[in-house]
Amino acid sequence: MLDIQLLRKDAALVAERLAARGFAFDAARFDALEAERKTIQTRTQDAQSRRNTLSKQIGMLKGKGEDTAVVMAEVAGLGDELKQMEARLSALQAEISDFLMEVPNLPHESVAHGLDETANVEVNRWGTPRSFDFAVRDHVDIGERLGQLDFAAAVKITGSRFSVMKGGLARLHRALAQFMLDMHTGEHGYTEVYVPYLVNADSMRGTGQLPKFEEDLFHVPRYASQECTDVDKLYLIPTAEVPVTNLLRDEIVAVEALPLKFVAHTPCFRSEAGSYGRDTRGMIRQHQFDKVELVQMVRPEDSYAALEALTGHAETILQKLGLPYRKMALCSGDMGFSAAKTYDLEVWLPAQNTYREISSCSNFEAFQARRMQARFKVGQGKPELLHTLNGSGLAVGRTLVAILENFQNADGSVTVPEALHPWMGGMDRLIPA
RNA sequence: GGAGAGGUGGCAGAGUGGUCGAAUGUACCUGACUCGAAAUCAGGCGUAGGUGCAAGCCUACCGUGGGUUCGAAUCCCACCCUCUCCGCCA
Repeated sequence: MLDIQLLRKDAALVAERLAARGFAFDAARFDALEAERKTIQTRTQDAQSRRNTLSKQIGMLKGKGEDTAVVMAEVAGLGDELKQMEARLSALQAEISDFLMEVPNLPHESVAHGLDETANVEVNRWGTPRSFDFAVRDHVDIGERLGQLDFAAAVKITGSRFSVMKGGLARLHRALAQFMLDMHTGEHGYTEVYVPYLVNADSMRGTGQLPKFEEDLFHVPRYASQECTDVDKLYLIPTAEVPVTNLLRDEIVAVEALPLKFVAHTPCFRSEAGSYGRDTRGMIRQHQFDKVELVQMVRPEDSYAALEALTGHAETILQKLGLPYRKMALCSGDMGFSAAKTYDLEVWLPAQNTYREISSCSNFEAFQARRMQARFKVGQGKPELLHTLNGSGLAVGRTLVAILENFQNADGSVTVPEALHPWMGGMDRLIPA
C-alpha cells in the first residue's frame, strides 16, 4: 500500500510514476473520494463530539439528582442523523482502502522503464554454459530414463502439474533444500524458521497477494463442511514470503533487533491460472513445488544495500552448485505488484537453450510493512515502518531441473555436484536402474 | 468431540451502564538527591485519524464484528483466540 499522505499531496506525480509500470492510477477518483471523506469525517466527528458532551451532562445531572429532560430532548434528535453519517463515513473509508489496496508499489528510481520483460536489463553473467558432444535431453527425459521421475503417477494420484520423485532423485531434491538452508543459516546469518503452510486472508493482504490475485491461490474452508465465505478461507501459501513476512505484522520491534533475517524451506502452491499453455512439460511450472526463501526486515536506509546482499546470497548457491546464470534487473512493467525493485536470477537450461528464472529478489520498501503495520522504534521515539525484502534462495524444483540438464552424461547418468555430497550419503551420480 | 474458565495499556491487574482512554503495581523515560550508582521523591509514559502556523482541540480504539441505550470496557448476539479437565490422536 502506498502512503496516503503522498497521494493527498501529489496524486499527479504518483500517477506518472505508476504509468511507468503500466498502471493507470485514477487520480480524479481518488481526489473525489478524499474530498467527500474529509467533509463527512469532519461533520461526523463534530456530531459525535456534541453527543458526547451532552451525554456527559446527563450523567452529571443524574448524579446530582436533577432533571435531565431538557438535555435528553436536545440529544434525541442527534441519533439518526449521526448513525447515517457514521455509516456513510465507514463506507467511504472502506472504498478508499479498497482503492488503495489495488494500487501497486512505485518503482525505485534506478528501475528501467518498460512495459514487459523485453526491457529488462542484464546486470551480469556467471559461468559458461557447457558444450555437449551428445544430444542433450531435457530433465523430463533424463528423470524418466533414470526411472526416478514419474509424471504419470502424479496425474493418477492428483492431476496435471504435479510430480513424483523416487530414489536418488528424491534424495537429491532433499539434499538441495538442506544445502541451501545450511548455507544461509551457517554462512549468511539467517535464522531458520518453520511456518504454517495455510494462512488467513489478513496475511495474504499483508504481503499483497490479496485482494488482487485471488485466482492464483488455492484455498480450503477453515472447517470441513462449511460454506466458504471470505473470512473462513485458509489459503495455501504460494511462497514462504507470506507466513514469514507476516511474522512482523502488527509488531513494533526495537531498532536494535534489525536487521531480521529469516530463511524457510516450504512447499509452495500456485494455481497457475491463465498459464495453461506455458511450460506444460516437466517440472518448470507446477502446482506444488519446494522453495527455500530468504526474508529480511531492515531499517529503511539499509534496504537497497540489503537487496544487493540478499541477491548475492541466492547467487552463492548457484555458484557453489556450478550452475551458469545471469542476473537481470527487472524493468518497471515486469515487476511484481508489491516490489519497488527486483532482480531475477536466471539459470542456464541446456535443453531449452536459454536462461530461466530460478530466483526473484525484491525490495518492497515500506509497501508491505504499511499494509501489515510492521514497525520498529528507536528508543522512545515514534514507531516507523520498516522495509521488507525477500528472494528465493532458491526454487528447489527448478534447481533440480538445472542440475539434471547441466550435469547429464551421455550414458543417461547425472553427476551430483560436489557441494551436495555431504547430504547424498556417498552417492555421486544418479544412474539409470 | 464433551464440560468449564477467560481475553483490559510493555507486563501484572482493578473496573458490571454515566466526567473511564481506563485505578493500582511494575517496567521504561526525564528531572531532583549522589563523586557515581542503588534507594527515595517529582513529572512523564499507548495506537491511529481529523483539524490548526502553532500551543492545542476533536474523534475512534478495553479479542473481532454487530446490536440495545441520550451514554457501553461494563448489557445482548455471533465469531475468533487462550487456558483447565475428559475423550481421541501423529
